[in-house]
Amino acid sequence: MVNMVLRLIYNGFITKFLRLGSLINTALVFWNFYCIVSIMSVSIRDVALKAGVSLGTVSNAFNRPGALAPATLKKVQKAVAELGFVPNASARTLRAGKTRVLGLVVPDISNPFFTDLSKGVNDAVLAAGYVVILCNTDESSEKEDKYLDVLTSQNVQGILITPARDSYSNLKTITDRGIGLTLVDRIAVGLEACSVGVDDAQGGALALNHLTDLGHRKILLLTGAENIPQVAEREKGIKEAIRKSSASDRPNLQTIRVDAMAAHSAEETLTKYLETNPLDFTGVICGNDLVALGAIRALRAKGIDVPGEVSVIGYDDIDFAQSASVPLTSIAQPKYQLGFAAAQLAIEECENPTKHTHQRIEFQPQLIVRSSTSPVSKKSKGI
Amino acid sequence: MVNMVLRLIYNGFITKFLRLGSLINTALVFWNFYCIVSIMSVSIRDVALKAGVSLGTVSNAFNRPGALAPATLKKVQKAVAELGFVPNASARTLRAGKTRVLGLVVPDISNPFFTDLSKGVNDAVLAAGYVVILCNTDESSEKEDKYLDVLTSQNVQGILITPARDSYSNLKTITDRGIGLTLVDRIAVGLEACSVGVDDAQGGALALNHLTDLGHRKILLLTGAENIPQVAEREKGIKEAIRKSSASDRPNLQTIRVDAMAAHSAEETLTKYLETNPLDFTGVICGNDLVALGAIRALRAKGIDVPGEVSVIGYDDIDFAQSASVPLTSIAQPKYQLGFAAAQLAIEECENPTKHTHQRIEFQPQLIVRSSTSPVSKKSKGI
DNA sequence: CATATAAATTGAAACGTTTCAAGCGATTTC
DNA sequence: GAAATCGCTTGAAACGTTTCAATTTATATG
Repeated sequence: MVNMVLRLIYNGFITKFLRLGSLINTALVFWNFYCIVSIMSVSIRDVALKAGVSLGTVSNAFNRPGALAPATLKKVQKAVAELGFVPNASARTLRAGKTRVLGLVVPDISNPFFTDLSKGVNDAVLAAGYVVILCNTDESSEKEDKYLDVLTSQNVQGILITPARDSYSNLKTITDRGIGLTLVDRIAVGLEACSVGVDDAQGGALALNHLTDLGHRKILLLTGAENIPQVAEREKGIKEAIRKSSASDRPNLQTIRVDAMAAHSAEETLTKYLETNPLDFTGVICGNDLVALGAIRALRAKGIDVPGEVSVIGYDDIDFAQSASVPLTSIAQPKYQLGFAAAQLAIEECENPTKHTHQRIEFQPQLIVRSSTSPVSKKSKGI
Repeated sequence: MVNMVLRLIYNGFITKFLRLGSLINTALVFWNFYCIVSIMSVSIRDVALKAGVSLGTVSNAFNRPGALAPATLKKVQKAVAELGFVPNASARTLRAGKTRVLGLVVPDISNPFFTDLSKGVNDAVLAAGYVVILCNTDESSEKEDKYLDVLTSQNVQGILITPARDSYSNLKTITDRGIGLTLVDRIAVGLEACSVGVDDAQGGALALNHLTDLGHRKILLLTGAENIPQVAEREKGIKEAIRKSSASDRPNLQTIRVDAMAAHSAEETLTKYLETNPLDFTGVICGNDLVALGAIRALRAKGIDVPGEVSVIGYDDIDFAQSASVPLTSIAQPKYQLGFAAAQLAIEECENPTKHTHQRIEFQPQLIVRSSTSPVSKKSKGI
């Protein structure tokens, strides 16, 4: 009630009130009264008025409490508490330019890889008092652009992104705007940005060498579009490993690309391939674990045993890999840590934009052997 | 370059420039020049200037394009594109009082149920020009409270939440603050809020009846804490279904609760149980698919065949259910639609806060039979 | 006690939008 | 041909903060 009266006086309504004659006007004033009380929120002015200090002092009470005389600070805090004042983040942002909001842009949030990664980001970010806006682009560049616009307009201070494609043109706009950029699972080439990643070439090599060690020489690479950077990088690693193998016994590699790095897409693509082609491979290296699951479904549907006839190796080592119909051999990546580290870099840049120097953190992948790969069988030898 | 010069003129620097004498001043101007170009972002003013129209017109171009002459609109759009203008959400919010930001609070983003749900939310929200801040509470009430505070201070217009526990006390604060609230996968009892959910009692009944139809009479319910609303609701449905069955042939139900509704937790709990107890059930109804996967791992580790000796039924029908070691029988929920519908309700409330009436949308669950359940075997009959 | 210095407080000027009363031409109506 | 109407456009005011130069008050110094 005190609050309400204060507002009336503050808004100059009391003068109107004194001049009133008719009941209608009285009713009108009370209607205004009601509106003010129910719709207007408490602002820094109200606090200042109540505490008997100026606007700047209230602001200082929040932003540099040390600069205030202890008595003043106490007065202000009392008023804040009594009025239930919560600073308006928009006004604060508009003036100060700091939002404490980060954007995280990922190509596919259904992929547990990105879920785990996002958990790492969230934990790091929450600890620092920031928030994350999570954007899922479905591997579409258009959606990515749209989300980047949205994030820009939300004045996020930093953007963590796993770009859908290898073109960084839209990202330049971000850094030009002064928004901190951190590439996740990508290397920042020609870009003012930090980056966090895993040695994908090494991961590709691990996968290939595992299969060749098991005796496989006809290998299918079932992966995503060439312009997805880590797809390309792993492919490079695989080819490099092939080149390094002895010329007399060099494995043969063919590549099939799926539309989306998801189970259903992989299943469809491989099924279609098997319908029109003989089984001409004994090992499959998949773009990620979801693709591997789809591949296994397709193979099984054709009556091809995994790993009896064909070995399948995934990538990412998602949680499900061990519960899969055939527990999946995979290349593990430190997903959570990747996200956590990226968020820390991003926050560091936000807190310290001038002194900040861009850096790259690179993790190492690890081969996890389960049941989906086995030595090449006699039955398959003929392939 | 054009843009840069424009800004100089606009800021009145050109007059200063004309009056310059010394080199120092010239340098100063160029320094200012540099600052303006590199730090200031493109504002509605720049667009107005470039398009040769007023501020209001540019604003209208965004907010009521119909009110503009087509030629003017085109001019503005061209300027917007060329300058790469993105409206500043803070300023917009400050003036208009709308943030176009929603919060989504879920207990476990690693659970594909919530991933799919969040996709639905995101799609609905993006279409309406909103953004979502995604918060993952790890089923912890403390984290939930913390996130609700964060969202409040971010001035979100609405919060979509699947509360971790059955206490709604913290949610009352939200509605009191005038923030739209939408309960997801929960019923809003005694709360000013919309809600979207699935008939959980029906889902529980579906699961139980499926097992009893297959002849199972000793049933284990492996689920989460009692104070998780949908856990309780499904339990109610199960018990109701038992009560309805003929007295002579009534199934027996025992319950074990897991700490977290995740695979590893379920595996651990069931393993411990099997170590100290004989196998005294032939069917397991699980709190969700993740729990079911964990349960299957625990059973297999003990050499118990699924579904040969024990049938297992999950809940949610996550994408992975069909790729699981034993393709999972499950109760499907329209996850994506749930999220989509919830977001639509929330947005409707944001757009139309006065006229809005709270409502509940309820979907129906569906039994999906795969391989993890089978008729009770002779071997198991003795149990 | 006067002065210099330090500490605390003030308040006006941004920040980039939206809103809306007012203005301006062009067109229609009498 | 004057008046009324209509369709676009304009620009100042406001939203609630933060910032910072200026001012006041308190404290230390000679």
